[in-house]
Amino acid sequence: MRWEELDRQPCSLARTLSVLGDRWTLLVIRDCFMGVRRFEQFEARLGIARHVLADRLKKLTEAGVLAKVPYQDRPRREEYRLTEKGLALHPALIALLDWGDRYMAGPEGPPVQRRHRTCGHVTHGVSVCSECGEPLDPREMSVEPGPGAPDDLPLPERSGKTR
Amino acid sequence: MRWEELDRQPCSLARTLSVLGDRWTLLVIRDCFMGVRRFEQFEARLGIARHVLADRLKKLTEAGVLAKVPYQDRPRREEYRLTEKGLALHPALIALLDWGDRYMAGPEGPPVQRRHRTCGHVTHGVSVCSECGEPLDPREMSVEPGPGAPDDLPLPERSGKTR
DNA sequence: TAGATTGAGTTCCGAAAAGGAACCTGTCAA
DNA sequence: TTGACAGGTTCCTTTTCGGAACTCAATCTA
Repeated sequence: MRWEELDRQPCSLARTLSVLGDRWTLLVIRDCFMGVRRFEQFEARLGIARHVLADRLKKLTEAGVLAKVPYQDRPRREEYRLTEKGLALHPALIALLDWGDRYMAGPEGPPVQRRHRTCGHVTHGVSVCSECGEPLDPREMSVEPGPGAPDDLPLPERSGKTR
Repeated sequence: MRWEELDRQPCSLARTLSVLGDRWTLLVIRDCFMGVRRFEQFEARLGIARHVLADRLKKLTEAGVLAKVPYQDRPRREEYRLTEKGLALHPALIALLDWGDRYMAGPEGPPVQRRHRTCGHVTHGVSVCSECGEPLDPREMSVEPGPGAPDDLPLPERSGKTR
């Protein structure tokens, strides 16, 4: 499969990765959540090649994740801000971050922590069911065709007992 | 910055992406959660070049996300299974999937849905605070150095008012 | 018992993407 | 009129990917 076909796959993860699934994109979005908005700031913090950065920002803007907002005229300058669609990536970023905190940190612990201002505690995200509020366990979830399923949706047979 | 330096960055997201941050890896893991375990199954479902698949499976195994488990001798054959570290990616997968359901689905809706067997409802994940249980809002979280922070941790200044 | 099959890769080649450095374009300030 | 600043583009080299063919060991199958 070519990478450009990914956004037409009948899978929301594949479609998500057609936007976010490369080396740099999620790091750009991480920096957006940290308040970074300008080309030079992204470049300095990420150490990314300039043309790759320009390409990623363009694609994220086209995808509606970022928006270019002018912050001065003469010369016209624009900065990149998360849209509502971009802000909605927050749970996914937190989940990836929490995984890194748990499994990729050295013995000293994670380099950065997040505090929930609402309750004042250092926090990590817990993924709960939107309906009953219980934490979601992969073994307690089943996958089924949704409203937008094509006729030939390939749901794999499980080989042997479930995981 | 070179890609190989990413796992030494003082950022758990960067370290996570040093393992997961490329075109195919998260799709491989998605299939693992769907019960796929064998080389040929991955190849058939993903349409990935075989040597790229071999490389990704090797790296995921080295990273401790998958484990090679023999399922027969004579001839010896091995399959790939999620370890506990791999299973812990479930919340991140769900969060990315839910984002795709909301923002990348066509007008008919998402192609696949998940049902929470515990409560019987079609569900999506909600990310809540581990301490107070309230849903996490990016505006209510602040970032600060953690126990493993280096001395020169680059937390950006916010330019202008906070988002 | 020769030949096909299966599962899990490896090799090779041309195309696409990334890394790195230099260059370009308005505008203003010295 | 020279320099700085912000935000890119261009060019060239190195890596990685996509696709097809090949390998290899251990069975089935005729």
